[in-house]
Amino acid sequence: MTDDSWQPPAILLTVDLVILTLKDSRLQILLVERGTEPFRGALALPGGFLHDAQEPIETAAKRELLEESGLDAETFHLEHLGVYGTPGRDPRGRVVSVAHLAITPRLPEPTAGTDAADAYWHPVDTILSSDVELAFDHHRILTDGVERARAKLEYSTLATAFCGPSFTLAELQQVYEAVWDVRLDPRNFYRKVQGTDGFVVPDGLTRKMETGRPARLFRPGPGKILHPAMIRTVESAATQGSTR
Amino acid sequence: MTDDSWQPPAILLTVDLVILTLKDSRLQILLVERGTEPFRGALALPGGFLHDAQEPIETAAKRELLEESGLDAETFHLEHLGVYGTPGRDPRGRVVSVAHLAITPRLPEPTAGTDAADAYWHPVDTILSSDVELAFDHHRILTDGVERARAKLEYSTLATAFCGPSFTLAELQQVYEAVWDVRLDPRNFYRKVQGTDGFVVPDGLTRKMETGRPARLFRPGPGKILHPAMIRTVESAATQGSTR
DNA sequence: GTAATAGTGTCTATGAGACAATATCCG
DNA sequence: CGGATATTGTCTCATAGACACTATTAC
Repeated sequence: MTDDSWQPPAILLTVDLVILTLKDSRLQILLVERGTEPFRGALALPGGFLHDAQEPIETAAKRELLEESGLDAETFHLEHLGVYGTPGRDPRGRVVSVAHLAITPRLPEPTAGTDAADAYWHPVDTILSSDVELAFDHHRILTDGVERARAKLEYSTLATAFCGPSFTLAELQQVYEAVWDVRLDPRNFYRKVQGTDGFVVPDGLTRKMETGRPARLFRPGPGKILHPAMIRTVESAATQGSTR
Repeated sequence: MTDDSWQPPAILLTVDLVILTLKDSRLQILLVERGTEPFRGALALPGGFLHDAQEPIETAAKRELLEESGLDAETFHLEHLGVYGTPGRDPRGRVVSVAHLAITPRLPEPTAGTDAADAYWHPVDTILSSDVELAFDHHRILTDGVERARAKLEYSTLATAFCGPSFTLAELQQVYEAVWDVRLDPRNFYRKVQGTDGFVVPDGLTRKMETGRPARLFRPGPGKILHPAMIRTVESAATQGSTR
């Protein structure tokens, strides 16, 4: 079927990162402005080629995360998102991108003094609903990443990755509300989270609020899977809001 | 940071397939015996290199599926599973594999007269519990694929992909029982499936059984997401069986 | 005290699971 | 009719969601 002279084609491999965080109670994504062709000047996901043929893919992803956002590798959730290799997606040739999803707690402030000084947070809904063109097929990758994050909030403890090492349940609730764009009842949310094995563990401390009773602080629990799962109501926040 | 002479490294890309089906009421996987080095003689997932630099990845996956199993592309569920690119996983150099998960209905009989005449179905539990060494990191890919299938039965209509174009609910139940290794109550299963929007639609016909009342036939419904989801009890079938 | 937010209790509707009962085929 | 399997009905328990209520801070 294949003659002896045939050789497998060589491919260029990139990693791209969908880096999400919660900022101003909104889901936001880190985007960089491209300084080189192709798509010079356009917004793009952080990412780049493997350094060399020996570099593991996950290492490249962590490296890009650090370079482009100045974020320390250990404080992050990082997972494989998908592969985007449609011929023609990159004018430089056959470039296959391994996309990753990263979730980070809210950070001091973006990215001054790093390699990519042009990296900034953008509200996800703004990017997705506006006419802003992202480079390559990054719009699609972003959409997939956000959908992955939404889905994983249901059945995993991913939400805690949006929070710092210690957080109140109200803060955790804000993660769900921002990512899903819904409003939740704080009282039911409280009982639900507490009643789910391994989701969060109290660390004994409390945090003073500007006003009102201080809230207990929690740390991420040992569990990774929520059992039972959080239920994502199909109804949107806009609908719920207008009904009130 | 990067000097002008730097060039991104070239990579070799393969696709590998975890092809699952239901045979003899057991979850089975299609494996081939490798005819060439490396790992000559070992069992491996069907797969291979991209044909050329222009071939889309999904096309390559469908091509391998057809070549190695003789299966027509349209009757299948095929989805991206993951990327396996650890340096050293392939002695031929830096080879990155894009793994896919394929689900097929039970087939006439495997693969006589095709390219890979050495492809056969193997029970998944046998492969996973035995000392059989699969080539490369295919054991890991298989594990991930099975876990993906198990998870997706919960919240998607993937189970129908194991069935033919028309099936009884008892057959659909067997899919869950085999993949999850549990026993389900046919009566509760019946109501559950019927009550879940878009899962199955009756096609009006019935199938005669060897004995007993004929069963209504159903086709896959328009829905892809189960709402509410099927619940996978943590308890194993062995435990349940001994309790009876 | 009031205001504000954290956390608890209680009721109701819905769905899962156990399992009795009925329906429809074969012989 | 009896035997087997499909399909329906009913009951009980667990959990989601609505929402009244109590607790603890700042002022």
